[in-house]
Amino acid sequence: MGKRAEHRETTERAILDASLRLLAAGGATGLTVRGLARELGMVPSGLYRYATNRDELLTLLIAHAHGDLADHVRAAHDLVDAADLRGRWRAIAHAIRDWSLAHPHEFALIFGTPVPGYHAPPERTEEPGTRVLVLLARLGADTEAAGMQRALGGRFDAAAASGAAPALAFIAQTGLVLTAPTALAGICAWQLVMGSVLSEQFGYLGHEGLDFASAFDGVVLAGEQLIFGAQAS
Amino acid sequence: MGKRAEHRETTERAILDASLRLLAAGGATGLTVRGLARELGMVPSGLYRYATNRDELLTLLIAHAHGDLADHVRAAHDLVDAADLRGRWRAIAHAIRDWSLAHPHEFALIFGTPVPGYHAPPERTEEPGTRVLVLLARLGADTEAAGMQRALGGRFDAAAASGAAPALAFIAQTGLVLTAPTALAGICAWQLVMGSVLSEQFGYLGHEGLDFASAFDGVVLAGEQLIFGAQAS
DNA sequence: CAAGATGCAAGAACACTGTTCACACTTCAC
DNA sequence: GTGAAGTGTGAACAGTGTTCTTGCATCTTG
Repeated sequence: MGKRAEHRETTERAILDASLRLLAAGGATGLTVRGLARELGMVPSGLYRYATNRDELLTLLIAHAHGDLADHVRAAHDLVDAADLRGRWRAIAHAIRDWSLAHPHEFALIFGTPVPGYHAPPERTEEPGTRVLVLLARLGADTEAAGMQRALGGRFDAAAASGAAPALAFIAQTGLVLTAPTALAGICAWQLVMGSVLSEQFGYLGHEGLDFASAFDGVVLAGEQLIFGAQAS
Repeated sequence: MGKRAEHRETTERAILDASLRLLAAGGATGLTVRGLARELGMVPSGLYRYATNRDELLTLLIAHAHGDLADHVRAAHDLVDAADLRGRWRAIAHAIRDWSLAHPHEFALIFGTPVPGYHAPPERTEEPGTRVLVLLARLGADTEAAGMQRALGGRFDAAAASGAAPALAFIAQTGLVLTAPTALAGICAWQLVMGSVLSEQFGYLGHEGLDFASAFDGVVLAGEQLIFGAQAS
């Protein structure tokens, strides 16, 4: 490897590290081109050799955060016995919340207000962004294969048939087979967890409106019921 | 009323109107002190007679948006027969989504990433911000009074007992009586709806990952089951 | 009614921000 | 070795939030 390529690689790495530091320190608005340049001991304009935009610096962090979250959820999920379907769901849900607590600013970057007029290029964020959902889809497929799925009812199935159609088309690309009601039930469970984590992170209910740890246990159980149906507990 | 007080009132009104215009046009970042001053035909520093900060301008909009959302939900809710508990839930849920679609930027302002280092003063946002939740609490109380509540199970009740305690303390101030499991079930349903609306607004699932209108029907049904239990449909 | 106090807006200024450009200097490929 | 490409510098421009001082209209008080 040439001297130049090596140097570029190390500075790219340094840019990512310093960006993460600034993000952790002051959130998305704390990541300024000039501040990043200061951190790296170079002049602001120099950074434009590595990113055409400030937005591209954010894209870098968004892609990294997506991957980090997906890795974390995947690791927690894989610790559970594959046959323990409910346990897999619980692992996924808790992993999402745990990661958000450990990385609040990265979480806000992914799930907070999108920057107006700027859409992160899908080719760099879509694949890692959907890995958690693919994990959920696999859980749904396994649930159906085990004969465990329990639809919520006729009207729910009808809503799923048309509502989840685009999602099913996407899931089909990954080789998984599952029916629309299961897909929508999984999405509902995921949205419930996301709503809960967002409530906690962004303070929708006030920052002391709930005992979040305990309440989240209830949320996970509610999501569990949406996917698997009621359980004799 | 003196000439001065009158003038102040009209300019305050003009500031709110112009702020809403700028917000609708370019989101929160589109609301700049200088741009607002241009819109009002005055010099930027003049605005500091009416708001000590740019953040205070945002607080103005946040308070307004909270009130607007609560009014909208309340109006939709009150159209439904008070005895139709499930119908009241559906009205609330759909009103939240409808409002978010009609006012995406105000929605993002309320529920998007909080400005780091800045917390909107609770005395100006808390009361309107909780009006929707109070509406839900009333629905929960009526549900219990009708003997309709259906807990999800022993573990859920246990999570609710500790998790929803702060929420119950708040609800008690409004004179409503309801048990912890009902409160947590209502909060779960609300979080499910919020997760769904946030997914749609912020594109968590890609902006074409779902047929959102149909999928939301399923979400509302799922929330309905969390609050009221399964229904023979 | 006169006079002092208060509120309002203007204009200049300061410290920031993202971004562009022309210029040196180093490294690479031929 | 020589031309080409990549890399960092420094100055500059337009924009931002915010703070002053200064002049003027309005209100309140004697």
